[in-house]
Amino acid sequence: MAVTIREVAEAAGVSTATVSRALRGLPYVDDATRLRVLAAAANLDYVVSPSASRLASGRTGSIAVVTPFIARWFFSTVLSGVEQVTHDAGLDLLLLGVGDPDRPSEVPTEQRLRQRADGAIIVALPADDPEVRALLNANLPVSIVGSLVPDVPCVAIDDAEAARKATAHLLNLGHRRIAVISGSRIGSIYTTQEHRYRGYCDALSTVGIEPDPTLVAFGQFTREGGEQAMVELLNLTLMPTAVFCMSDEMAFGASVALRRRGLVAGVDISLIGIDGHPQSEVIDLTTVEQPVESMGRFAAESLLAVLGLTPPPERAPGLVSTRLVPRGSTASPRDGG
Amino acid sequence: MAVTIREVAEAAGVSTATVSRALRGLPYVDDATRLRVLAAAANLDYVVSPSASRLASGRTGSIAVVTPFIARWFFSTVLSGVEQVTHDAGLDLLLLGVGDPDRPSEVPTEQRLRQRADGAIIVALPADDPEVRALLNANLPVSIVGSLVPDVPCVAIDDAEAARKATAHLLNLGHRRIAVISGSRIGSIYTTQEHRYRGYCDALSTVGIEPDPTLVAFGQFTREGGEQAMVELLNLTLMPTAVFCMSDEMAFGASVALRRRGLVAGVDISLIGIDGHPQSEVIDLTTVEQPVESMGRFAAESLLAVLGLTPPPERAPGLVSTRLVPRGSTASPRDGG
DNA sequence: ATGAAAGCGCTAACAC
DNA sequence: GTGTTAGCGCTTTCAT
Repeated sequence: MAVTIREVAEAAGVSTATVSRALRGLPYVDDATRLRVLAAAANLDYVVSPSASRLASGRTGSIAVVTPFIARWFFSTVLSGVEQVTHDAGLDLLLLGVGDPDRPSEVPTEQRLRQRADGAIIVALPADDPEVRALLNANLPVSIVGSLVPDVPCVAIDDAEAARKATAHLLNLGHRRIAVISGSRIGSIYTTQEHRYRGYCDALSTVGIEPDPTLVAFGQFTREGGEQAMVELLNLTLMPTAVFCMSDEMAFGASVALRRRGLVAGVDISLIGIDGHPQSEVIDLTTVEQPVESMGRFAAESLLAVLGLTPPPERAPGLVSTRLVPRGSTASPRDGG
Repeated sequence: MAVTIREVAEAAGVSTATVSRALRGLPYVDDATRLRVLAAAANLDYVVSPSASRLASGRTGSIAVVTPFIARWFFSTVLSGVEQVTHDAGLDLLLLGVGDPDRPSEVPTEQRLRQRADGAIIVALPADDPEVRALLNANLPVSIVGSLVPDVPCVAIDDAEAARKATAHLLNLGHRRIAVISGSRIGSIYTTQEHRYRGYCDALSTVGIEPDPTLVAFGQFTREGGEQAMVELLNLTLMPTAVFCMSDEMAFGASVALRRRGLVAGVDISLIGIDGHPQSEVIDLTTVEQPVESMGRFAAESLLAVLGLTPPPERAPGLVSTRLVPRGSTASPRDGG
């Protein structure tokens, strides 16, 4: 079938061991020999058989990205960042979809990964998820995007602070009746929304406002969910003057709900999101931007470092900073709040 | 290290060959034996070593997705569709980024794929791309999304027809001065935009309009590009009354340009896109919808069929249909055209 | 600096 | 139905 190392060895007049060394840039190969090997390999259009190499060495030369929702902006953007790094490092990138409630996996994630990747990047999965726990206990090097787990390389924003920023922005504009659209009910294993809710409450408390349970709606972090949640808020007898959405996508849904009601964001009701989704600029949505693609890149770099493939990245892992991007969707309340 | 097939064999009191057969569901294994093997494997938490299996069998059990822009909606959505299928089929999914002009790959795509995947899905890459040509000649089973190539399983929309639909919609509303925002210059190897330009011209010709070169702008299929292109169109001494954007993302950019100019889509200028991007509903953009996720699923299913892993999909490969979704961004011209 | 040879863990003939 | 065995194509000691 394909060209094997033996044919290259013969063509170069050396042993297979030498070919192996030469091709991988190992030391103790004469320069002249290496050149001859390289030439022979190129000549024969030889490519190392990954399975053979993996079997013999025990390393797979690939890393896996584990994520629940491939098509959503946050995830695909992280993925893109990761891909840049793995590509440059000559590693294979394995994509593992998990946790879609509609298509539960028979096989536990840890097993789906075993022997297939040297390390994994876990994107926006709660650390308390049993699958994630299992992964962390499987002594597979792991890097996490979107939440902070002790003793594991992580990259995430400070969710509470981002939420505080967003809420404070609304407060500064004079809003006092500020609703929040969260993912699912508060008190879940999804730390992201828990922290963001905390930040929201913190900000309110600085001006002496008690969080009002009727001003909390749930949008599942989807556009449709955000729309639905906004409808509920609009049906309140005492409508909020501003809404803090825990993600831009939910804010997009909220803005649709507003339009259907004939209301305009930034005029009738203020709207703010978190993400820095490219579309936020399109609808002129104020948001708290996070550097998603670099987070993916950084997670990958950290993982490579753990694997000993590269020197550790310059920045220390951990929290990356966010930036408030004020736009037209937030303004002072019409009647002074 | 890990549990091997031999340990399972010993635990079950059979040979490794029998374990191999039993675990893969091959025939000629006694039911009782199979059960014993399964139990032993489960007991020992055994997982087949993919490298060993691949090396011995010659099959990799993985398929690759080859794509230029992972983070863009169209690509990540196709990817998500593909992932659903590979996941269900128990195949590994390899992600190969290619053709990013900023990070040219040293290694040709065909080599990056060799021995690593049993088949590949090529997304929105021009068939005339040398890399793609090489892939097609490498007798690696391939399935293509986004363009039609003879003798290869493909799934795509009829680009010319979609463009015709979009343009006809504008014509029906009474527009006569209709601009188009294309990707790059007409006459490239990107068949998608060529076909869409054709459809645009066809539609115009039905009402006796000659395409006007000054009404063609280029947006590189990005939001920023669309914005820039729209700015150029707005600077024309004789502005168009409607603009057909070859993608929703470019239409998003165009809508930003409009807003900055104080113009409103659907009032001052009509705007139509192609894609059915989820955000099109958010900004109330008329569009021609294509079933992107199912296209991904379908491409994957076709590929599995070619690989003999599944019976061929029911629908025949080829063109899938599009649907005009009229929304607020298109309306009759203010002054009857 | 290079070669010989022993696996790595599985699959696939083939024999029984 | 099941076992034996010879590889698959590399990497990696260990010699030299």
